[in-house]
Amino acid sequence: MPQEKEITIYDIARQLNISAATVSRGLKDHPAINKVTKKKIQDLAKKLGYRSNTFARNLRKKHTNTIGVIVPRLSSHFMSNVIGGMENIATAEGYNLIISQSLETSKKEIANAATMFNNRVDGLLVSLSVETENIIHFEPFINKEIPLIFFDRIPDNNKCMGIIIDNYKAAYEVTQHLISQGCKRILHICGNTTNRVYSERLRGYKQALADNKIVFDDKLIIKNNLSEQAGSEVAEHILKMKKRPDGVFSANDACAVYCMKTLKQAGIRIPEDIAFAGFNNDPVSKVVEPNLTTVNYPGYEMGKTAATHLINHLKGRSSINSTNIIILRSEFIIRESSLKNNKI
Amino acid sequence: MPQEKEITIYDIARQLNISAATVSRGLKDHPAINKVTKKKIQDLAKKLGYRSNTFARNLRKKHTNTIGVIVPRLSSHFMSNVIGGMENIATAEGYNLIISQSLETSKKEIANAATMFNNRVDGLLVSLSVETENIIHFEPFINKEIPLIFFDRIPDNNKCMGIIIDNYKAAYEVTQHLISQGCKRILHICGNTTNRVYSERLRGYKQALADNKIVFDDKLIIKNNLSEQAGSEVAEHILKMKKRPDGVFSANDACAVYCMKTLKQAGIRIPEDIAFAGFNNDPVSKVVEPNLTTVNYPGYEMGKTAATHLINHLKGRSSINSTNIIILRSEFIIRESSLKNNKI
DNA sequence: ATGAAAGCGCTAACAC
DNA sequence: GTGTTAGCGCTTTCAT
Repeated sequence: MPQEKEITIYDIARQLNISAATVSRGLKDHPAINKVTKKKIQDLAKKLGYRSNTFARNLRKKHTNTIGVIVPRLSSHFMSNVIGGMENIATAEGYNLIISQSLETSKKEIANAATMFNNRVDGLLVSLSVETENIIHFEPFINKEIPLIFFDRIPDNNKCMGIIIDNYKAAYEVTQHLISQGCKRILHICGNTTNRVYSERLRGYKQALADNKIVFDDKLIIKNNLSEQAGSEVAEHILKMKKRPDGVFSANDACAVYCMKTLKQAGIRIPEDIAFAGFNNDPVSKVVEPNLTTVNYPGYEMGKTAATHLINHLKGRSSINSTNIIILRSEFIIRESSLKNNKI
Repeated sequence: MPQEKEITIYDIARQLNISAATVSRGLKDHPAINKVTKKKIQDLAKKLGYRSNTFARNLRKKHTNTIGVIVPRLSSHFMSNVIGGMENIATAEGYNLIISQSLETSKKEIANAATMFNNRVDGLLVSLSVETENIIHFEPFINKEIPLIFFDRIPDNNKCMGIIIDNYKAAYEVTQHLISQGCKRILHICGNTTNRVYSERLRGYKQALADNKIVFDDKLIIKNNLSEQAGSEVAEHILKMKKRPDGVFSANDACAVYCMKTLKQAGIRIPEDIAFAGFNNDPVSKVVEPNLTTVNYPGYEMGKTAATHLINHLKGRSSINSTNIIILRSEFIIRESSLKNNKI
């Protein structure tokens, strides 16, 4: 495709009557090269429009300066922020990101992992799909000691580094808040609990109940995919319930918001009849009326943390193997949707 | 880093007592290779865990199977969809995406373009930052005939392919609708009009006014960055106006929504006092009350279209040079925020 | 149908 | 401080 011939270090070497090795060194500020020579090399390189050939270099050095990222979906506020944080660090450190989505299926996740492996990414950052129940498709990376960091949706019991927030604690706090607002029957909408993120939130919910001597009722647990549509369906379900809940804690905001919408249309008052809390601090949480109480999920921070640790490991500045889990601070945000008392 | 030694075609060749050339051919289903040999090669390759070395291959073939993407920001609903569409096509065609954000600054955009160039992406997909006023930083690509497609935020008067929606027409339609709902003083919030996207919307707005014999009033044009905060500020401004508008057409949904929010708090009724329309069909548009009339921006389609055209060009299936602009269909969505008449 | 051999552009060990 | 040299793993032309 290239029209004009590419300039190589040999072209520069020839014109300067020096060896290619010297050019190679001069270009990368090797200490043992004469300043004058160095300057000459760099000037000519610029003049000729020289650009280093990454393949040749990688072929020699056996690494790619590329980090693979596999996420369930790009299209959430949270994930956009995660990627943003990663991109920030990666660019600054001279790494490129190769991003792919599993679209929440293990099948695509497995295929993506294989692609990343074949593309010889230097390291991999992954957030698991809901479907994923084991991580044998990442074993090639582990065997080859290609560093692998999980974030947000991390696998259970494994020796890879994981970056998460304390979902248990956050959910406990949300539930405790709802209880302190007077809720006695709190419905919890949780995602697929094979996933640690959701099982932890459920655990936090249960513990808060227990600590307040409220009997756990599994009719108040609804598992679905947390989509907008699922939210509306939960509302329909609530409307049909003999004994309705007086509070709803949804494991994400989108689902909470659509549940609220449908309930409001049916004349339910929020928070008076039913108080609401969500999770993620998605933009819609600040738009729905009343504004939704939620947990701010530090996506940007998470992305930065994951990328930083990976790159530090890659550059030998620190090792990933010593750390197991990093827990990032989340932030509980109280808004009107949960304030039955009009005070906190 | 790799622990076990990497398997190369030479290892396979040696074990099978054939030449590396045959292995290379056998691996890629070359027609002139004996079926039996081919099978033997592929079986052994699998058994040994052989993976082709992309660098060596690229070094020879002089391409990377990588497509660069530069966008202002990843974190919008629209852009997530665009990337999703690109990723879909790229993966299917065996290409990888390298993604970077300009964060709306030319400085970062220039740096990103340079990185992409040095990484020798096979092609580039870009949506310009607001700040960008010329595209000389993309000239290296043009000179080297590395295909370059702009989407959404495309430059003026250039010979590169661009993929857009008809912003003029969409804005005309929105404005016409507002007028048909009885609006006589329509305030238009537009982004930076050095950008074609926004100047086109402004043009559509003006033309609709003209066609309805409404005199254009530049006090009703507000230029800002279309952020949430800017939306609230517009509301403050409206509240202070002597002659308030009876309709607002915002160039994006986020800004419209926050403007509505602030106005509602001040007791303005929507759509009765002021009708609203936005642009993008962002998730918040379906959550705000009343639901926001808007224009659905086909992000996923746009991403797919851009990637498809680039890859077709790359694979020689069709050329980019024959096409100049592709206009995708957008969809006008009428919701309650603009229905003064309670009918369309 | 298969092999020999050259070379893609760069790096690094070793020599001077 | 600079040059020589030998690959890195693959593809491809030209032989056979």
